[in-house]
Parts: sequence; C-alpha cells; structure tokens
Amino acid sequence: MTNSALKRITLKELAKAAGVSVASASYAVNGAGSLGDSTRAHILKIAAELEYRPNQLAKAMKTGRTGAIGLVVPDLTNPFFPNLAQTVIQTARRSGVSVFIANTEGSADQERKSVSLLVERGIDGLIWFPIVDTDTVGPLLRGTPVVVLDRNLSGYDLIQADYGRGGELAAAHLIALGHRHIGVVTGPLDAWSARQRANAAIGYIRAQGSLAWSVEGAFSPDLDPAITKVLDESRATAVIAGADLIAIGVIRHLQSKGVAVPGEVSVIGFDDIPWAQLNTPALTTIEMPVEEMAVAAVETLLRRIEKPSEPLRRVVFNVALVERASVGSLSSEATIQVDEGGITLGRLK
Amino acid sequence: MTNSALKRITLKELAKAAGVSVASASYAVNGAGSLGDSTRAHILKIAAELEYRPNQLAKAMKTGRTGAIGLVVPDLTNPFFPNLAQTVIQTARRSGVSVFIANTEGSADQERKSVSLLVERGIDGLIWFPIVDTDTVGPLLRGTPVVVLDRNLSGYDLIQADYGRGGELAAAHLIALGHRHIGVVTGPLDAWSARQRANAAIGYIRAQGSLAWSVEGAFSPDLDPAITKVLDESRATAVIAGADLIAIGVIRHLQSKGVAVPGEVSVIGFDDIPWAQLNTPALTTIEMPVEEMAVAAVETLLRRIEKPSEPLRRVVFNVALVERASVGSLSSEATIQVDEGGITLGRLK
DNA sequence: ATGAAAGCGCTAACAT
DNA sequence: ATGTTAGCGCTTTCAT
Repeated sequence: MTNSALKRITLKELAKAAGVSVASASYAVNGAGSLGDSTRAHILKIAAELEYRPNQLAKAMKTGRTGAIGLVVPDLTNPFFPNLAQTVIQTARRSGVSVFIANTEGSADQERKSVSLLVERGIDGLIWFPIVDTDTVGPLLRGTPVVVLDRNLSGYDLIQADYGRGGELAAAHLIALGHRHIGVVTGPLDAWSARQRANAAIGYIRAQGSLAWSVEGAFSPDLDPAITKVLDESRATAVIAGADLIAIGVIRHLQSKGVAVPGEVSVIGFDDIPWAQLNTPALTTIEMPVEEMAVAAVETLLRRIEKPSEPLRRVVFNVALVERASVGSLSSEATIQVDEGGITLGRLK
Repeated sequence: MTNSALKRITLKELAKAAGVSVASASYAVNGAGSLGDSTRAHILKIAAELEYRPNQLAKAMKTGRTGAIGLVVPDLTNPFFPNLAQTVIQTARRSGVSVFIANTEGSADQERKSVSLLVERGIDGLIWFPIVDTDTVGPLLRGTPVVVLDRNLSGYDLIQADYGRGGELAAAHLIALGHRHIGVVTGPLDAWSARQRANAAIGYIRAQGSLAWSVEGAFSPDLDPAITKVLDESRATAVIAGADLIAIGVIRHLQSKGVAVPGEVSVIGFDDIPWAQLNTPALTTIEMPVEEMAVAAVETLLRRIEKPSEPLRRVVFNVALVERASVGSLSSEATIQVDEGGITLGRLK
C-alpha cells in the first residue's frame, strides 16, 4: 500500500530508509553533489518506492527560489488576454514554474495591491501588463525581476509589438482601397501602445488623405455617446478602431443605424482577437503575435532571473494586416493595389 | 530613506530594532500571544518604519498553509472560462489568497501533471473543472481539499448548475414556438454536464415533438463533418446546441449555406458566453450564473480548508432562458406561449 | 507579559 | 564519495 494521502515522506526519512545521510539523499534527488552510481541508484529506488516528494516550500526557503512567477493583467475578460495568459502558463510550466495570475480590473490601486500580494508571497519574477504608462509598482518590487508587456516603462525588460507600424498598415490599407475620409476611434490614450497606433494611423491619414475625426474610446464594444455621435454625423467612408472590441462596437452601431459594413463604411480593428473572424462581417484587422510575445515574456523573465545584471532587453514583434470582410474598396477596380508607403508587410510567425 | 529594494527585514532584525524578543515581535505582528499594549504598539511602530514584511514562505513552512489555491480548467481560450477564472481570482484575493492557474488543454495527462505540480508546490486547496467524469487525480492529491466544478465526482464538494433543467428549458422554448422537428448537437458526452443537457433536451423533444437527429460535437465553432452533414440534410426547423460556441458554429454553417437564422432554422445555445449577445443574430441561450458559481467554489473551498471533516456539500445553481434573436416562431401567432411543462423559470441571481 | 529555544524540510558548505 | 551541521525566517511551547 502506498502512502498516497496524508504525511509526505521527508528527506530525513528517505535518508534513514536508504541508510544514508540527508546530504546524500538530497544529492541523489537533485542530481547534485558527487555520489557513487550505485548509492545514487539505490537512494532513487527507495525514493520511488516511498513516493518521496520534495517539499518545495522548504526548498524555496533555502534557495530563495519559489519556482513561481506572477502574471498581472488588466482584465481576463477582455478577449485579448486569455490567449496571452494561457501561453504564459504553458510556457512557464514547461520550465516547471507555476504562475499566479492577478487582474487589476483597470485600477492602479488594484494593480499595486496585486503586485504587493504577489511579491510578498514570494515570486521569482513578474510579467506585468500595466494599465497605464506610469510605473505604479516600482517601489513594491523589492528587487523582483519584471518584464513589462505592451508599455514602454524604463528600467524593465520590454516586450512589445510594432504598434506604430500597425497603425500605418491599417491606414495604408484603407487609403489603397480608395478611402480618403477616414475617422479613428482610439483606445484609451493613457496607454502608450494605443497612442502609438493612433498617432501612426492619423499621421498616415493626414499625409495621404484626410482625417474625418478622431475620438478616444474604452476597450469595449459599448461605445461612449461621444463616439456614437461622431459616427452618426460622420462623412467618413472608413474608420480605424484602436482595438477589435471597439471595431465590433462600431460595426454594431453602424448596423443598428442601417448603414452597411463594409458597403457604406469600412471598419478595421486591431489585435485579431479570436472573435474577429466570427464577427459579421468578419473583421479586417491588424494582428500581433500574442503567443510569441507571451513566450518571449516568459523566456526573458526566466533569463533575467538567472542573470539579474544582464543589460535590459526590448523585443519588438512585427504586426501584420489580416484581410477579412469588414473593409471594402471605394474605387470600382477589382484589383486591390496596396500602397505600402515604405512599410514592409510581414510577420515573425 | 526606506529599504524599498533588496533585503527584506526579518523578524529577528525587527525584534532587535525594537529591543524585544522574536517571540514578542511575532506576537505583535500577528496579533497573537499576550503582549502589553505599549509593547505591542511600539513593535508595530518600528515594523512600519522598517517596512517589515513577513516572509510568507517561512510562515507557510511552519503553519502548513501557503495562502495559495490552485485553479485547474480545461482551456482559458474557451470563452466560458475567463469569467470563471477572473471571479475565482477576485474572490480569493478578498481573503488574501492567491491563485495558481493551470490549464489542462483537454488532456487527462496534462490534468494529472498540472495537479501534481500544484500539489507538490504546496497549495491549500484546489478548484477543479475536470475534462471528463473520471477522477483522474485522486491519488495525487495527498489530502489537498478539492472542490469540483461542473462534474459529478464523488468524494468532493460539488458546484454545479441545473443542466438538466437547462436542456428542458431550451426544448420547451422551441416547442412553445411551434417547432416540432428539432435536432441537437451535444457537447462531448464524456462530460456529465453535457449528457445532462442533452438527455433532458432530447427527452423533452421526444415527448412533445420529434427528434430530427442528434450528434455529438466538440466545444468549438469548428464543426465536425458529421455535424455539417446532418445539418445540410436536416429537415429540422430548430437546433439545440450543447454550448454557445457550438451554436455559433452551427449558425455560421447554416448562413454559409444560405439558410436564414432564425428565418428558416432557429438555433439555441448554452452558457451565455460574453460573445453570445454580440453574435449576428444575437444568440438565444441558456444562461448559468458563472460568477456566482465561482464565488461559491472559492467559499466552499475556503470553508473546507478550515473544516476538513464537515460533510461534503453539493450546490446546484439555477439556470435561465435568455431570449435574443436566434430563435424564431414557427406559428404565425405574435404572442409567444411558453409551455413550461412543470419547469419553473427563474434564477438565483 | 516576555523570552529562550526547538524545530518545519531542505541545501550547501565544510569536514572526513 | 559520503556524512555532519548550520542555518533559511518563522511559530509556538515552555520557562520565567
């Protein structure tokens, strides 16, 4: 009968059972130290029989490594994040590290509390997707390595997508299809990534066409009155949204007012969330390699934990246009000529 | 200057700084033991000045409580789960407990590995959403308290929705609207909850109308050939899907074949995932109170951790029909007469 | 009311 | 190659 429940065998007990010292037992279990082959084999055999499982807490206390990292994201309910979280979890687990998830619910206060809780609980590192561009948590970190996603905070390793290029790609696509009067609904502008997208898109539109209007929105399909108003009065033939969620909201609103998408107005999004292709019409959008970014975040963090004094790194991922059905051509030509304006289409994937 | 970074103050250091013993310091910090009011106040003051933060690992090693629980779900990428996870995280945090998330990617093997990792890492308890009806992890638990979501495993606390009633509700709604020929695409039938839904729906259909066909599907909008085939050859005027994700897949397929929903065929889903109302047409579905179930899971687990020997509990939540736009009436009557067949519509919310 | 001290289970010098 | 031992930071019993 095995001791499946209750009392776990300790290293000391294992050592006694094997007739060796705790040190030898530890060495055997961890593949460390110098041990005779037969001794090692013997200890391992007994360990297996006894179903020895090291107490990770004790181990952590000695080594200062918990084998756990934290992931702090704004909102798991936003369809952009589950993919990210899942990939982080999987990647981490491949290295035997577990991940604590905290969500900040969009509040800087929650963000601070979450980080504090995690740091005090003892994590080896943190992957942080901040809600704003301010370093709200620096003083709470107490030396915990951090990699920052999506934002541009100094003093941390950074994982980003080329948001600026994304904005240009979106604008260029519309311009190439004959659109000249373009409106943009940005994401919350206190986020660096949203500003990057918006500025690049607006810059391109101004250069090649004309900016119909520009409003700031939240990351939600529920549109502020300010947005619906501008939409209703709009003469724009196309709108760029700062996120797919917003784009979906825009399309819904347009449709509810009887304007056809993309028949009368084209809409392009950002992120390529899973819903994008299920939407009616399927959403044309700018995709970023979320999974790869998640993997990069974990790997960067793990490396940082190993080598705390290596120079900080900043990894920027390429973005790409995903053409689906929410954007139409204004010109009557059947052939689509995309003026890339010096932008290289492509992706790392 | 505060010691914001690096070396945390230890209890011993705090004790020395306050000129007391470690025991007194511990008592003061934890509000335990018996201590003079002034002594306590003094120690606390010094602790605040020094920004003392207890080492939770050491504490955990002594007390056997880590203040962390695990959440094991099949797939964060399935829109059903983020809400659940988020609510679990929030609820847990309110009690100061952090949550490790693991996803099983639909494999029993991963499930076992994830649970092992968590248990060995040291969690106080586990919230488990199994992928099948088998207890794949029992022997790995080593006494860790577990509450099981959505399935009907014995030996654990159970949190469920009234899936059977949900199936009846869906069928009754269709029947009441004049549908008689109804098809059903079930979820994976190795899941108890999917069977409950399917059996109840099919039973009701057989009693009040006729079952056109029934096929098993995966939790995905991508339909198996077996399903699309049956859909294409179907004479059913309505289909019940075992999950919203499936319902969306069915609608997409129907639309792609030029059949109007709900004009020619009505479709009803299950779960009321966030996207259900964003779908075109907005999805009529059976909702379950996910957030409340998540809260109940955490509370049940926390109580179980406190009192391991209390009798097991099983909490069943009510479900409700959410009428949107994917179901139409077959009769020409404008008034909808729902024959509830003894079922009480209502919800706990 | 306060303090001394024994560990929790483990790792890693440091012996031998 | 193997064993002895000193802690990691904390809680808690037992003295005082």
